[in-house]
Amino acid sequence: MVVYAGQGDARRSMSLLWRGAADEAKAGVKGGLSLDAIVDAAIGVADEHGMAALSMRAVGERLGRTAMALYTYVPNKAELIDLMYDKVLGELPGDYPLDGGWRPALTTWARDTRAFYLWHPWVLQVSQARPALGPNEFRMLETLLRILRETGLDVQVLRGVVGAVVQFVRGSADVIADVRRAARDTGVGDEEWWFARSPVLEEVAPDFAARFPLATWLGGMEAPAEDDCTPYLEREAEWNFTVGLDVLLDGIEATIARSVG
Amino acid sequence: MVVYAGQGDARRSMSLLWRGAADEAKAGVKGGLSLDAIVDAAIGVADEHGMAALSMRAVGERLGRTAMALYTYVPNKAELIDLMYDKVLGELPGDYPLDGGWRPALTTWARDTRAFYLWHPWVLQVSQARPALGPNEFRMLETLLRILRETGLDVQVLRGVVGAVVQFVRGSADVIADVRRAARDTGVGDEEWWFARSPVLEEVAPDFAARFPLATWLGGMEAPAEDDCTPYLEREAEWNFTVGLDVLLDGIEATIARSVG
DNA sequence: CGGTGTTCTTTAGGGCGTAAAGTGCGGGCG
DNA sequence: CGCCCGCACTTTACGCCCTAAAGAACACCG
Repeated sequence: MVVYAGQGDARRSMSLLWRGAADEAKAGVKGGLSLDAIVDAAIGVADEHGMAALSMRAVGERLGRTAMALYTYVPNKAELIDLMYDKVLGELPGDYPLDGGWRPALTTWARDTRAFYLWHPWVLQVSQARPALGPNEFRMLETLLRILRETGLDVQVLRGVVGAVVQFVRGSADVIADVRRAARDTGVGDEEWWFARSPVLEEVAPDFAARFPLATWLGGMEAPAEDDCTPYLEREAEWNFTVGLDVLLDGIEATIARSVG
Repeated sequence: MVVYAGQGDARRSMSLLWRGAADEAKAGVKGGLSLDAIVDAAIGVADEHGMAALSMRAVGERLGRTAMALYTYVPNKAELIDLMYDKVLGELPGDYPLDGGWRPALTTWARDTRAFYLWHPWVLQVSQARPALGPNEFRMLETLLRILRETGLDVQVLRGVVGAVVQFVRGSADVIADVRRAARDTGVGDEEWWFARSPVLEEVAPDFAARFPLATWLGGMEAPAEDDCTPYLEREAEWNFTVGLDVLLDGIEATIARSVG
């Protein structure tokens, strides 16, 4: 489930996104509802039950109204998602100390951002193709650019680096979010799931090890389980994130070195 | 729209995925349909109209049947998607010459894989959390591992590198696929879309350049338009891919150098 | 006090996946 | 040969979804 934004009246969407705190004063006639309340309720639904459970009915119900009641304040569901998206992006930290140079700052930024995505996993399901162009989206970009500017890289190259970093963080979070979603939506844990399939795989593909020797090799050498409370896949993802981030940052350093030398 | 797999009877799913060419001989009583025909039709629908348009009704219609006719061959929609996924993965090349070492091979692999994703963009919408465990999925992994083994990296580190590479390629393709999807589904081209929003943004956020100086700076310095036939965003994405891939590969080289030295 | 505008509900229509029950045919067995 | 079982397929139906359109209830202004 991916949703695009910015279809309706451009002016209407944008003013909803950039509206100051002033506009919300005029409580409606019957008073109960407000745009903020709706967006908050929607965020609550998405946080608790996932994007798939975000329906106009569900949001309305959480506010003691019907689905149609929301349409007075919000043109349609896509627009509501844009508002949720931009509002929740406001939770991201906006400043990172650059005393130690770009590398530690970028590392912290990456960890923070990944943690944020895992806190609101539904954000990963909002399409990036047609960004909502809300204030917090730009704030997030600005924060990252303040760090990456320190690399002194050329603008063209910097654009590529920004893309690579953002993609890496988003992708890393997506893997974990996906696993958790699957576990919740299906009610089947990872280990359970694997233990049900692994024997069947051997049975149905007896020549597996011969056909896929390297995959077998990689699958066999599993990371040692130090901390047994976090599930296996998440530990693995954590490790992949750490290694991948280091590789990426090394790459950036190498790029800087080359552009200078 | 993301779909998980592997819920139903594990044995049934797996045997559908790993079934040899033998099983398909026995044409049914009324004969018309077959599992292969259904999977092909489904792939056709997804290729032509996107994952969102993939409904049991649509697949049935393409075969001149009703939606329910499919349920004789396929347990449910999720399972059908698994079969589509694994079948289409069969189109990926399986061998890359390693004469020049891992780097050129990996570069080609990355480009090929990204091209594949763009050829069947709906593949990007199949959840990775609960892999279908089909043969072609393993074949793809095996191909990548044959290349990356040449780096000589430790298994633990290699796992992280595999993750980073796969994520990067997938993410890069996803950005473009997303843009194209949005353009098709909404019927609004990128430039059209931007030209409708850009003036409104200035109007609704007059202090934009002051609040987000770096974003303004990055947005202003646009890549020179050499080739006018490919749309702007795709050219940009192409550039990001090239730069990002180089950065990533530099990072891998740095990691190798450190692990040796 | 009556009109007017806003909020919210009701109803309805077209989509989805799929459970359950009904139809009609080919092939195996008596 | 004839009957009937089982399979392929269709019909119907249920419960979700988004949202257009129209109706009801209320506050406020003139």
